[in-house]
Amino acid sequence: MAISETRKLVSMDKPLVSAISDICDPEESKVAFVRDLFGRLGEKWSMRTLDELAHGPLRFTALMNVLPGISHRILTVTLRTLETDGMVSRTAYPETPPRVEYALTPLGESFVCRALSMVAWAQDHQREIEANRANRR
Amino acid sequence: MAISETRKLVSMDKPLVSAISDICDPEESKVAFVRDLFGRLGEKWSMRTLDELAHGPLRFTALMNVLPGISHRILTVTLRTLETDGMVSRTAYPETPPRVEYALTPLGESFVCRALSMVAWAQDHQREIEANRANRR
DNA sequence: CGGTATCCAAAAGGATACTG
DNA sequence: CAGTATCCTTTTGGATACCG
Repeated sequence: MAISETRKLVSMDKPLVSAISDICDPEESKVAFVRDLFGRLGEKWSMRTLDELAHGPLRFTALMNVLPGISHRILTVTLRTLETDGMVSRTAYPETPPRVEYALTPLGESFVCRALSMVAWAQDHQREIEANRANRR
Repeated sequence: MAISETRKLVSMDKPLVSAISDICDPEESKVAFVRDLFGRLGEKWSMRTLDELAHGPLRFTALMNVLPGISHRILTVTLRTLETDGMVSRTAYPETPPRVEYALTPLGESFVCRALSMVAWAQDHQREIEANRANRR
C-alpha cells in the first residue's frame, strides 16, 4: 500500500490520527481526543475488563474473579473510567447486601468489535513478531 | 449484534482476545501475547511515532522535531521497542556526522492500517463519548 | 548526530483498613 | 457486597551530562 511514499504527496498534514484528516477535518482537538482515548484504553486492565463484559453483564465481585490479579481499588477506577466514557453501564439494585451489575453499552459493544480486528491482527502476526524479538536478543 | 447474550452460549471460554478462540486456538500463550503487545503499543509515544513514520522515513532528530515534548531518551527506548517487535527498521549510514534513518517495516505498515480503523471509530464516536464525560462531571 | 548512563519526578498500580 | 480512603511500591517518563 506504499504508505511510505505519501510524505511527498501530502507533506503538509499530520500523521496516524491525521491520515484520517486527508478525508475529514484536521482539527487539532480531534488528534488530541484520539490520543487521549487510546491512552485510557491502554490502561492495564481496560481491555481485559471490556473483554469480560463482552460475554455478558457481571457483578463487581464476579469481575474480580475473572480478572485474576486485579486489585479491589484498580477495578473500581477502571470501571469508573469506562463508565465515564460511556463504554460500560453500572446498575445498582437497592438491596442489602448491595448488588451492582456492570454491562457493556452499545458504544462499548461497538468498540469491542473494532478491537477484535486488532486482536485478530495481533494473532495473525504473533509468530512474525516473536521471531523478530528472538533475533534481537 | 447481541454480543451480550453469548455468555450463556459459550460460557466456558475466555473473552476479547478469546472471543477469537471461538474460531481458533484458545491457548493461554496467545492471550498473554496480545495483552503484552497492546501494552507496548499503549506506551505514551508508540502510536505517535508509528504515525509519523507512516508518512515516510525520518532521522532521529527529525522525529524529535515532529514529536514535540518527547525526550531524547524516551524516543530512543520507544524506537528500540518498535524495532524489537519488527514494526520499525533502523538504518545507520557510516558517515561523520552519523546519520540514522527510521522507517516503517511492512509489518509496521500493516499495523498502522489496522490502527487507522480504530482511529476512525474513535472519531466517529467522539461527540458521543465527550457527551458522556460531560454528563458525569 | 545519535546515542547511552545516571539521576530524579510523576504516575500507575497494589495492599489494606474502614464504611453504608 | 461494593465501594472509598490511605499508604506504599513499581513503573514510566523526563532532564541532563557524557561518549563515539
